[in-house]
Amino acid sequence: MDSRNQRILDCIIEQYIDTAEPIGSRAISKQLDLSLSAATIRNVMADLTEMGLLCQPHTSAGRIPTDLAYRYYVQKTVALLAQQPQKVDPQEASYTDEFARRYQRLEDVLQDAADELTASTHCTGLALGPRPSTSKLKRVELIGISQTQVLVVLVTQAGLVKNRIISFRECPNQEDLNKIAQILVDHFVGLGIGEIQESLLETLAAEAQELSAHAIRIGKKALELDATGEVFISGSANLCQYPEFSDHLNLQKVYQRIEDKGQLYQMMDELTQTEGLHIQIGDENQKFGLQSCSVLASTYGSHDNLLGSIGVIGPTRINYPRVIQAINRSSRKLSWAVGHFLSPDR
Amino acid sequence: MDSRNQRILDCIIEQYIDTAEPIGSRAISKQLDLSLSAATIRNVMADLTEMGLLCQPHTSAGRIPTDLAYRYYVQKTVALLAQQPQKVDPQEASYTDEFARRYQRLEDVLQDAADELTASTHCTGLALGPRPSTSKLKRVELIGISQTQVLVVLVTQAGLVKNRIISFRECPNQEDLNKIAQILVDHFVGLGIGEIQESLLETLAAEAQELSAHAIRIGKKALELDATGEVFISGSANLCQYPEFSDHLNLQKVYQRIEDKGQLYQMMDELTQTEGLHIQIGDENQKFGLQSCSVLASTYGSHDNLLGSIGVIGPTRINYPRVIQAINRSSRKLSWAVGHFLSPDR
DNA sequence: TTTTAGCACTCATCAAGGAAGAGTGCTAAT
DNA sequence: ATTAGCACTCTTCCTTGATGAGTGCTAAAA
Repeated sequence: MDSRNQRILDCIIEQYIDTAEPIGSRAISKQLDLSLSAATIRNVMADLTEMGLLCQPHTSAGRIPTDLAYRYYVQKTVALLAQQPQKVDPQEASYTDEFARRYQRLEDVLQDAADELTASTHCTGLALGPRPSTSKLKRVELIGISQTQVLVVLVTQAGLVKNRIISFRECPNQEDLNKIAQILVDHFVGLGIGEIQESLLETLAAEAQELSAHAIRIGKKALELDATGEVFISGSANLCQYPEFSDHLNLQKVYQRIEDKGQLYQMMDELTQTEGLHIQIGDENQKFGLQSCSVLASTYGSHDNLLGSIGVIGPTRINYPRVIQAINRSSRKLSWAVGHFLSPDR
Repeated sequence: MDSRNQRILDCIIEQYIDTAEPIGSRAISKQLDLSLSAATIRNVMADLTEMGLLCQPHTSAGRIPTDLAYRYYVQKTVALLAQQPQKVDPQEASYTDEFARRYQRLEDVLQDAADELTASTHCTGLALGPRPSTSKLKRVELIGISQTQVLVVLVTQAGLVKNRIISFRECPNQEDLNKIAQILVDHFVGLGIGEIQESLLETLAAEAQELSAHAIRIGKKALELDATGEVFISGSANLCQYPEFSDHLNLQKVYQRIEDKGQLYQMMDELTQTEGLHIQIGDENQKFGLQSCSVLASTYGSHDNLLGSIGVIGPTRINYPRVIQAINRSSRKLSWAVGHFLSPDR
């Protein structure tokens, strides 16, 4: 595909992203400063259609981009942005102040990240809490709160605090609980909770002779984790305004998917197995029932410790350049936050 | 208004709740076994319209109920249900089993309550966590997690666990933290956290001479609470399917309101200041931007300790009898749960 | 006095038709 | 390779007229 065709395709895509209306050859001919007649554009469009990059809602309508075209466009956009000198975020210097002023809890930071994504993309912003399985343990507390219940408080190095109540027929006294907690911390601090679980039983059994089998069971139960972490959503109401969701059944389907936090977490988790930006367009989301959407997601955390992910859900004609930049910016900021602000001992 | 008019009005309301279409005089005449002609019905309808109970979308359409009519209908329904012998929920005996099997945390119970409301009403179900201000303190733990940060864990008698990280320029050692926590528990256990805050400073200052002013500040900060509690939502996607929300701007507005958890909490909180069922219809929700909706809400908890609330949001032509019963059922179940299952020491 | 039948009237809905306009594909000329 | 021209296709919009649901009013019946 030569560069002229590319320019025409780009123009159609960008126009369509803007207007959501099929684009005709005359409009392109005028818009583009290639001084080509509409007829020539038509020939090119026919070629692009044959290549599966454009399609027509009906015979005498203009063209609209296919998922494939968006895929091409995204590739191009990403390449372009990578080339650009990565200008350091000028606000970065003020991060410390901002965070100190506004945030105490990781949860707030995440909700705010989602809100920021929403504000700058007019779509639905997502921010996922750290993956439970790879979160690194920092602190364990076991607190007996009744005859049969123990409150488990786990603090991870990213600053996430998880608590859960576990029940037993009979639970040890506080002293023993403290002992168990201490052993857990001594052995496992700094390790991923997923790893811990694998080797937990042996370690405990081998090294903690002083404890009863009962206590070991408690320790094991304390480190069981929810399969999914938390999901923070923002701006789901924005989806209503897009004409592609004017079909109510379609809209309802999308909302059903967004509402199921577990599924949403799983989707984002699968999407962001490796560092950096990941984009799924239209039909590529079939598995998650979001065929009419595009999902853009990226990770946050340091290179060797990918904590969680953030993302944006919108129509397939989402403004990719803008969203990609917004996500990258948020990802950097979040990574900074968990690296500097919320780190164990700053 | 005589009983014949009432029967006709009821019929129109129920029909309209079912179909969402304006109801004509002929339809009523057929439906109702009063063997009245359509003309008579028309006269009655004209009266009801004059009374502000019915209105017409346009001159030659059937009638639809006004908010006022729903208000009348709700009053009647509530009275009727109150008369009925309150049959004890036959499932109540199996609550213990169910809860033991499925729930550990109050959060799960609440989410499930919201889900149940959604399932039985096809609307949007809400369940609010206990009001922070009236939640009764059961346990306080202060855990130093870095040079400058203290993790506060509050356990309330309803089984809710709250944690927050607070920062200081310099924080005391763990021993002192334990001491502070102990003092807090000794003085305030069983009291509402709202009350505590009022008398906190004096009590601490007066009784805890041994502690430094710094420690007192920590104690005070530890018991600061978020203004709003948690909100659990279920089935918001259901709203898409109602023809009254086919206007996208309207739908978007509703979703915006539902998305703002803080505002939602405040609304429900205001609505459920007293025990029992509260219903707001249409325009009565203007303050919260939900003019096109009805909100039904009830409290849970015991008579002298109203913990939180649950509710349902739907269109004004929501199926009131069904929803009222569902809410009452869920309210009883939740109250049972926080009373029996999650109580301090069962 | 209440109820009903009858009738004129209003208005939404639907189908059919026609004009306008946007856009295409093809062909022949440049 | 590009372009102008032209026929053709569809959608969109407007009009028209028919249909039908529903009303309000009036006068007669109960």
